[in-house]
Amino acid sequence: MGEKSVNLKALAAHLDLTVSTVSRALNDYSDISPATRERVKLAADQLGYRPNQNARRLSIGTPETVCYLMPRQIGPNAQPFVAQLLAGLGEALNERNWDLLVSQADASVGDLASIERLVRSGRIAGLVISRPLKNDPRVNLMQSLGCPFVVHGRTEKCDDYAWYDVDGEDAFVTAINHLARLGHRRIGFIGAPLQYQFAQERLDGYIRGLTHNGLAHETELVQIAEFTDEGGTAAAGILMDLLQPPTALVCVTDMMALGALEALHARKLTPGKDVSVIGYDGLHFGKHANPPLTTMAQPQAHAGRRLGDILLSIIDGADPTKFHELQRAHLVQRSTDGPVSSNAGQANVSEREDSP
Amino acid sequence: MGEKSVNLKALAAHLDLTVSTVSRALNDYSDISPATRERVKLAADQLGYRPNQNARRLSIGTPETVCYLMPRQIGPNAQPFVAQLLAGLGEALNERNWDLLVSQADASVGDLASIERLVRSGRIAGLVISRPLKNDPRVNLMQSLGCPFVVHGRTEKCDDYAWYDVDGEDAFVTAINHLARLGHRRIGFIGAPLQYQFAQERLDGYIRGLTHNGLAHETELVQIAEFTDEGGTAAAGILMDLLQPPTALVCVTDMMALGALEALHARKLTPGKDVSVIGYDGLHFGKHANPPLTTMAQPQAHAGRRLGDILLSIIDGADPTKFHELQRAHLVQRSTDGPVSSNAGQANVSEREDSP
DNA sequence: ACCGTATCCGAAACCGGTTTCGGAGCGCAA
DNA sequence: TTGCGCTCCGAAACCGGTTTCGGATACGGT
Repeated sequence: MGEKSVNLKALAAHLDLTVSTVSRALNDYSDISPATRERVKLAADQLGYRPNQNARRLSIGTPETVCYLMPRQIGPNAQPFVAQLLAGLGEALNERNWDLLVSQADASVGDLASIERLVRSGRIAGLVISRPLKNDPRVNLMQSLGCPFVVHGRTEKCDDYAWYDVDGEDAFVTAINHLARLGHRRIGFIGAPLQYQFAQERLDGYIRGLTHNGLAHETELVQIAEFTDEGGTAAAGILMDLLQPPTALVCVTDMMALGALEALHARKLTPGKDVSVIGYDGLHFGKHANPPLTTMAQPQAHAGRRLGDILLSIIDGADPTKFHELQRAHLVQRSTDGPVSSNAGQANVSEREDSP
Repeated sequence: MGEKSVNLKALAAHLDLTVSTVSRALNDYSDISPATRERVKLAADQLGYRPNQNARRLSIGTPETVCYLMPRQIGPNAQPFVAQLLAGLGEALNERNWDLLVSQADASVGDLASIERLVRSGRIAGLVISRPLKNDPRVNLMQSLGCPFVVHGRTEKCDDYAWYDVDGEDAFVTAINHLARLGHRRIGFIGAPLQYQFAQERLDGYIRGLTHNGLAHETELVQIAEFTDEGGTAAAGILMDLLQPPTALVCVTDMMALGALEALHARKLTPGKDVSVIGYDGLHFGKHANPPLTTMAQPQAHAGRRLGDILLSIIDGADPTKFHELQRAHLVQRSTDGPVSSNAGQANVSEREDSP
């Protein structure tokens, strides 16, 4: 309890040496005799000496800390993968005994201002940015500050900084191909606001997938909403109430897809039979949806780990533009995809006719 | 870019003052004339001066940082609420410009050793511990280290430290009462390893609920497994394959409950009709389960915020034993609870007779 | 005996802030 | 004019480490 934690001075006094000698002994300087080096290390162990990191880092000149910027929207539909990502990041940092700071931009100050304060205050050596906008001012800021950073995702122009991403465009092409093979020719797109780059990418993939399969791109089949389950329900509702409703829906997130399933249930349509639905994310939870959700799964496991490794490399002086890692998502077939139903486009109409 | 970030010395030189004067001016010391105080602050603003936090904290003597210890098990079934909790914690800390560190005990070193290193190295002023064991060595360690901490959850003996928890025992009494009112008399319990205090509490609540309703506590109706969906499936399988299977299941987590639903589906039993299922957590996801999961919901939203406030109070010198916050969970009725079915206990037997 | 060269350690500056202490300059009363 | 007190700022120590520089000792060779 009462014992002040032993610092270098105390340790030196205990050993009848000076602090400089002790410090160099602990740091394996060559100009310290092996004998005293061992003596110092032994005493340090026994007394439980732990260098004060604030002092150390001040002296060293690096904070030995990186920061993860939490995505804003943490509503009731929390981001399940934040925990996994942090775990991976922490793993990479632990190997160097670096620290992981998490920060959400202080709402009262504004994103940019609080980032600027963070790096200018010398607390962090690098930053991880999540879910960037199409043209994200945060990356510009980081570049002008000259502070190492890596982006989880991409912006529109992404040549001149490091990022790790999953190819959403490719994933949606794959999804559309799959649906086209099943006979679908009217496929609805449930998207998120296009200011998010990931939303734009996936829409691009949707369109490319359509043309690749010789299908027309009708703007009425594209619905944008907030990426929550409620947003998905609303968007799917609009699509299914069209005069010629789609026979399949692709959604930019699993959460939206789950919401879409609700909209189908409300219209007495069976997902995977009357209407196919494909989500995106590969959330573990989708397995328990009603029915189990077919989705484009991204390899979440290593994202955090890779982001950490990349960021550390850049801090070590590597060229950021060398790090452009694009992973591929793969189709996880569960139960919401199926061949186009014979009475396609009529199912809901007939159903709705007998209901009062 | 190239500009070294302005430090106190540079600012002082720019103003033709000494660093001590500038420092005191910025910190509103009374022995600085209002005139120079304003002059200093203005210049600081214009030059974008940000005090180096490492230096500041070394001098101040406090790291102005608290740490959240991530729960170990971050498998594919990630902890969805970690993000929410961190958001709340961060909010509380932001108001003071304190930092939030997250750390997962380094596996290679061991939980206790890495905690000990963390606090002895002067990096943190306080710690948040999650999901404690019945007798958790981490709280003992923190106590002997004399480092402020708060526990999210409780241990068996929890008088002499601060905690924030949801009353799991009460919640399970409530759940059993609800099921008893619906006519259930054989209720199975799907639990987690009893080394976790939360698992023990909820089992206690289960038992107390049974006796309170005049029901017998049969040990064969209690199944312990890992708290994953697979664990829930396995446990539910064992219970439903008993000679006299239960007509209702209570599960210590929503994830296990979801797994239990799978086991029911595999036996052609309809949750909420043939067998009732009640989970615990109130995960948003449960709404989209098949069928929507009835659950005991805990007020997750404020947990992080409260934990942060409590921890800061203790760091400020408040008596930790004053902080024992017990929240209540409430029943969220969705579709997996219902009256006991007339052919209770027979449904699966008959079903299984016609298969193969 | 003398010089040169390693080997090993102590002295001191430094990182960038905070805080205590003392003293210069001023006004005012005796 | 001397003395007292008040306002305002500079000098310097300190937080706890790291790192450069120089010097003392021992050792080898001639």
